[in-house]
Amino acid sequence: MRYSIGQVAKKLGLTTHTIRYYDKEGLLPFVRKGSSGARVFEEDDVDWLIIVECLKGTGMPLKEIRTYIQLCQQGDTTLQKRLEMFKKQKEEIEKQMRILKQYMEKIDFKIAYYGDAVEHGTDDIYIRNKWLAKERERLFGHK
Amino acid sequence: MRYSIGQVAKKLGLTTHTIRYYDKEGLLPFVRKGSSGARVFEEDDVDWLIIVECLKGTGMPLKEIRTYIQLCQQGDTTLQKRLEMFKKQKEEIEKQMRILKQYMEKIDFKIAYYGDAVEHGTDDIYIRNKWLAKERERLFGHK
DNA sequence: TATGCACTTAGAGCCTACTCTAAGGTTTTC
DNA sequence: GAAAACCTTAGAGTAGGCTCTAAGTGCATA
Repeated sequence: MRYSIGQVAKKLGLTTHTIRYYDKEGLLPFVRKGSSGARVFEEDDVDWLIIVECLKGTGMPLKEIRTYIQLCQQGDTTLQKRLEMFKKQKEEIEKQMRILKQYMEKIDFKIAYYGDAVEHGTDDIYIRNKWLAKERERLFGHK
Repeated sequence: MRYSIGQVAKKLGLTTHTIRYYDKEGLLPFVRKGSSGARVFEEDDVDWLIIVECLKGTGMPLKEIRTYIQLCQQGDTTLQKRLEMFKKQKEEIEKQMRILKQYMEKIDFKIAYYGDAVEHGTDDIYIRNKWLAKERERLFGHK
């Protein structure tokens, strides 16, 4: 199956502008062009774009993604490096998950706080002190 | 306990430039200034900056964070709105966690793939086909 | 008293990642 | 054959979030 840039854009939720921008930045060196000059995406190219999205979505800058492609193009001697790169990225995701969990705790606390405040129609000093005490408990252990 | 901008920056892993930038953008309207004009951060102000980091870190633009501050300054009538805002942000975090998990699956797959390739010293067409079959299995169910 | 460090402001500059425009080519459909 | 719906390029513009510089103030220690 082959796709035009517009079809790929729709499939992945990107704009054609963005995909061309990626190409210009050297992120799509495998994509061939048809007789009229239009890009022709093979299944493999779409898979590759999905990996690009995955790396980008976990915080890797486009420059570094390009470095990975260059490793791919250098053949089997860079296999180990590529493996290391993905292992590093896995750690990156784990770190992000840990951070998100910490943020979630804070947000949950705020939700509980505002839930109480809404119920009382105010978050004046008495309500605030009550919740400050709860936060101290949470941070320093119970009692 | 009171802190200077430099102490807060160190404590939160930001630069003084960034903190002043946040102030300029209206994100720190509570921070007072001492007789010499230097910002004086109370414990509360530090807590507030931590919430700013939390909202920013879960994808809220600085502009929207400022909107939240403005709600805070408008008093008890905006409590419900503030509660909604945090609930929305909780959903945002949940969404991000789901996306991260999906990315993790892809990365794990790549790690397994490159592990195999490194072991064989190559990722030629035979190795690739073997892994393509595994991916099909993974995507479309077993067998 | 002078050296050094932390603070101040205003404002310019920078980086990433788009995002869009202009001007034009090709393909398909009526 | 002409209009619609694609595609192309080069290059300018934008948004968000810093990041840094210049020029200066104030406090503290040798």
